[in-house]
Parts: sequence; C-alpha cells; structure tokens
Amino acid sequence: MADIARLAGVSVSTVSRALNGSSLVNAETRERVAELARSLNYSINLSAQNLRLQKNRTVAVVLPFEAESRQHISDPFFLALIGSIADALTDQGYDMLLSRVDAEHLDLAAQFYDSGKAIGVLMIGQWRHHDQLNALAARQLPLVVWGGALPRQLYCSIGGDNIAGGQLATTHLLARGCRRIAFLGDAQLPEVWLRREGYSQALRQAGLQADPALELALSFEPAAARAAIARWLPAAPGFDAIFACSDLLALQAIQLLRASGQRVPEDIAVVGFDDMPLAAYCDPPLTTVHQPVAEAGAELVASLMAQLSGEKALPRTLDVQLVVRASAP
Amino acid sequence: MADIARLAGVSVSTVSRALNGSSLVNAETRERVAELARSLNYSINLSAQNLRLQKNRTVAVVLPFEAESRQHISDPFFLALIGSIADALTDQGYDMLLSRVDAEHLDLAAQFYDSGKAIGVLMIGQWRHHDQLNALAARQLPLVVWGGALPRQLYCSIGGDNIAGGQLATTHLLARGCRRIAFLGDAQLPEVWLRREGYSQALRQAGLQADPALELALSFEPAAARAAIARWLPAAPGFDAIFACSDLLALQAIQLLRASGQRVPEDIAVVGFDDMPLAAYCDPPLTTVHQPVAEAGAELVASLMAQLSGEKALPRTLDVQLVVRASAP
DNA sequence: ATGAAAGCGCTAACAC
DNA sequence: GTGTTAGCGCTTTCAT
Repeated sequence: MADIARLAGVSVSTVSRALNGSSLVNAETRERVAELARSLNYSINLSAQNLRLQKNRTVAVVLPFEAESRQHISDPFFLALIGSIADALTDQGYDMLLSRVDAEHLDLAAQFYDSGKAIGVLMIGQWRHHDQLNALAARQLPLVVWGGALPRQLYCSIGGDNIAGGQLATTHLLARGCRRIAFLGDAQLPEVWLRREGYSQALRQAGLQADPALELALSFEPAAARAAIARWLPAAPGFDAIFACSDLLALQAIQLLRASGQRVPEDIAVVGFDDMPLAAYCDPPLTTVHQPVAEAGAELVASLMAQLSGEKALPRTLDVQLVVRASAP
Repeated sequence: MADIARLAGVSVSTVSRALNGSSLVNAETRERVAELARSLNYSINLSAQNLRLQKNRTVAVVLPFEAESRQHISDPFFLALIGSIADALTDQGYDMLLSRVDAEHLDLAAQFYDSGKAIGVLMIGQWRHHDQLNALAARQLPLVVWGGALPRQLYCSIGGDNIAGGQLATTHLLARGCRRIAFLGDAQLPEVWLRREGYSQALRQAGLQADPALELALSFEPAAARAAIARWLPAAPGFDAIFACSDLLALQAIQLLRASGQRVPEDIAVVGFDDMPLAAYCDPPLTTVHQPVAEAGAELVASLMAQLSGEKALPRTLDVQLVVRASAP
C-alpha cells in the first residue's frame, strides 16, 4: 500500500480510503489508485485489515472424524452438505474454512473462533458430545450445529426431523405388511437415537414392540459397518425388513443380503435415510427419507448470521419426506 | 496476551515465548502461562501472528462454478476430491479455505494469495482457461491444478491419465464387439479433450474412425446434461455403446436409454469415468475408469508443498484403471 | 480532499 | 531468563 501511495503521489491514508471506496476522496485520485492497484496485482492484506478492524468474513465448518478409524470423508450426504454450505456461504460473501477435528474433542473447534480465524463455527453433527457443544455455547461461541434437537440444549441446532423420518420409514414398512423390522445405526449418536424413537413410536402405534435383538449398533464408517453387518446377518433372528439410518448403510446391507441369497425387496424390504444425491440411481433405487440438503446449507448459514447479529437463534427442524423407490415399494 | 502477561506477572515477550514453546523461558513460568491461557480460553490471534510473521498455514482450494447455471456443487467425484484434499491438508497441519469462483475468471483465485489469506491455491479443474492459469503461474503464484497435462503449460497440474483412460474404456468396448461408440462430454474442457484423444486413438488402432455425429458435447451440470442427452437421443445415428466422460453423465444416459426402451448393457453398453464412490452400487453397476481420489488429494498437497519450498513441481499424471462392472461387462 | 500519527496483537532483535 | 522496543500493513481519528 505504501508503494501505491508513493507511485500515486498521495499518502497511504488516501490509498486506504480510495481502495475502500470512501466518498471523501477525489474521484480522479480514486481511479488512479485503483488502476495502480490492479496493475500491481495488489490486494489489501487481510491479516492486517482483520487485525485493525477486529473482524473478518470467514466461517469455520467443522467435520469431525472418528480417531480410531481415522476415516476419510466419504459419506455422500455429509459431502453434499458441505457443498451446500459452501454455496450458501459464497452467496453471502463469506469464506469457508473447512477443517476436521477429533469427534471426541469437538470443543477444539473453539480454536478457530478464539484465534480470530473465523467469526463462528458450523459443526457437522453432534457425535457423542452434546455436553461439549453445550459448553461451547455457554462460552458464547457463535455456533450452529447440524443435528437433532435435544433436551437441555444450549446451542442452536438445525437438522432434519429425525423422529418424523423414523416414523415415516417404519410406517411405510408396516403398511407393506412387514412385521419384523431390523434397525441399523448407532443410537449413541443423537440423530440416530431420534430416528430410533420414531421407529419405536411407529411400531407402538401399530401395536408392536421394538425387539432389541433386531437392532444392530454400528458406526457410520463404511468398512467397519460392512464388517459388523456381515458378522450380524448369519446370527440375526428372522426379519422381513430393514430400516437403515443412512443410505450408505442401506446399500451395504442390501449387498450383503444379496450375497447371502436374499432378494430385496421381495424377501427383505430396505429403507434408508438421507436421500443422498445418487439414491435414485442405486441398485435397487432406494426408498429413503429425504433430508433437504440444499436448504440445510442456507439454514445453517442464516442461523449463524442471526446469532452474530445478536438474535437468539433457536433450534430448527427441517421437514423430511419419504421417497418411495424400489428397495421398499 | 497483555492480560496474561499481567496476571502472570511477566512481560508479553515472555508470554509469547512461553506460548511458542521457546526453550529460553523458565519451565515453571511456561507452565504458569500455559495454565493461564487455558483457563482464559486464550488463543494466539492469528491475524496478528500472520501479519508479523508474514506467513500462514492456510491453503485455498478453489472449486469453479459455471456462472450461467450457478450450479451447486454436486458432482460426487469433485466432492470426494475435496474430501481427499481436506484430509491431506489436515494431515499436514494446514487449514483449508474452500471457495468458489466463476469458471470464466479463474484468475480471481489469485486474490487469496495476494491478500495473504492463503499461501497457495489448489484449483479443481482447468475449465476453459488454460491461459488464465498460465498467467497465474507466470506471476509466481503457488498453484497446483487438478487436470490434464497440456502443451505449453506453465503451471503444475496433477490429474488422472486421461488419454490412457479414454483408450482403456474404448478398447474394452471394442473388445466386446461394439463398433459404433458414442462419446459424451464437452471436449472444450482439457480433461475431456484428452479422454477423447484416447478414444480416437483406440478407434484408430482398431482400424475405425471417430464419427463426429456420435459425439455429444455437453456440460457437467446434471440437469443441463440430462436435457441435452434427451434432445440428442431420438435424433442420434445408430450406436451400440456409449463412453461417457463422467459417471454422472453415464448414469443420466442409462436412465434415458432405458426410458426409451433400450437395455443396458444388452442393447447399449455404457462406460463411465471417475469411478465415483457409489459407482459400484449403481443400477447397473458402472464399468468405469477409476481415478485415484485418495491419492489425488495427497499428491496435490505434496506438489504445492514442494513448490513452496522452492522446488520446481512438475505436472504429474496418475495411473487410472478400468473397472469392469455390469454396464459394460 | 488529504496527511500525520496512533494502535490493532504479535514476534524478534537487542539489551540486561 | 526476561524486559524493552520497533514494526508487520492497515484504518481512523484529528488536523489542516
């Protein structure tokens, strides 16, 4: 900036003003400065600007990982959500800092805020640490979490309607005549827990009861999930349907069922969750609970912005719909 | 930091040294300072640190978008690549700034570097602006591009072996007895152009010639691509196979072929490109050219690091393989 | 309409 | 081992 000032024959203050479009500066001077900046490929140093202004336009998006498996990002739904957030942030003129933290230490995400790198945090999922997220919110960290609305929750969450989703899926299977519906998913995760609630409620409404033997708790991590399903299948009690807590899980289950000689949906009907981008193109096309991904990004961003402007951002639940395809017609 | 200094009864320099683990500072003092920082949720202000040190640990990852369609990020392959890069960057202790720029103005990506936000740029794809990328490289911008190796290229690119991929796909179809192989993809994009080169070469080696009437130029954007294929199909000259330049395109084509009463692979065999994460689960499972996504992220990051440490990073081509599945057995 | 100067939070000589 | 001080590049009073 000093260079430009020298070349333009003005002071740095004037250059600063010119570059920021201040009306106090002579139009001609402003043009000359702008021209110079362009020809020098000059851009305002944002570290300096942020330091001076004590603000920035960066939002941290945190995608936790499970340390044991050190899994790579792979779930198409999460990836699509990231894409959706990136678009929403771009639309609002914000930068997106994408990072991963250990799912056991979600509180590490505060670093991005404490160090002034980001003005707030968008956390993808609650994982097993509702408590840590509450602690962050208690510290006034601007935070919005993709996940379920839980009791005694201090932070703002946005998520699909997991209970309704679980009900829709289960009710659909019951209506098809299924009576023994297996549940696949790790209910330690709040979202899965809520989906199982919906599942249980739907069963109860049909005069049935959830059979714990029909529940398989497994991680979202594809390889581990696959192994767990493969171990479980041979010993599992009889069932005529599966409600899987993600489309990826549903796909794995279908593949293993087929490998063991069962047909989907003729022998076993399968319903997934998420309606990931390719769900309609799978073999068989998945019946699944649609979560509004595109809307999700915009909602997360909007809530964070609301919080930053002092409003109290309340948890929100987005409508989900059952999309019926061939895996459970 | 001043607060901590006061509370610890030392000067800010000592605090700075302590927080940075300098060995010059008394162990006891260091511990006291660290403790204080922890209890205050204090983190070094990175804007100030970056300003002072004239460096940072952030890499900009740029995913261009086509302005007309203002398309949202959706291609599973690109998303998977983003995930892979995020992991590689995390491993190396770098932050990832994910952003989107107009595909017609790739040079805007220089902003991130010029403004000191990032130490370098990872660009996803060359789009139609090899020239702009060359200009960026000429300006010494630390840059690595995911894409094809082109003649007269000043920048470092990393990409799948597109020519070999096109050959593998085409040769496979020829070996199946296909003789009229349609080509789907926009050859204005360098990667697609190279894939078409491979396709033409394979045809020539079999004593055949590429028929321009069998080529459909279309965008990667799913909805537009779908419409283009739908328009093209009824009028298209006879063909017995399709080589599509992405799995997404292949999937769209298959769906439309089926809708018009054709069977895949019995009537028309289809080969895709990318081997996106769910390619094996599609209906039918896709025969496709596998690009090494996980490796890709690590390679891109490694090349950028090499460049930053003064080495001359040369373009690299990663091996691809044909994965034979049901869409073209 | 423009300039001079202070200060954002930090680090690194340079003293001691 | 610790303190003093200058300065990174910017914005913004306060003068003029």
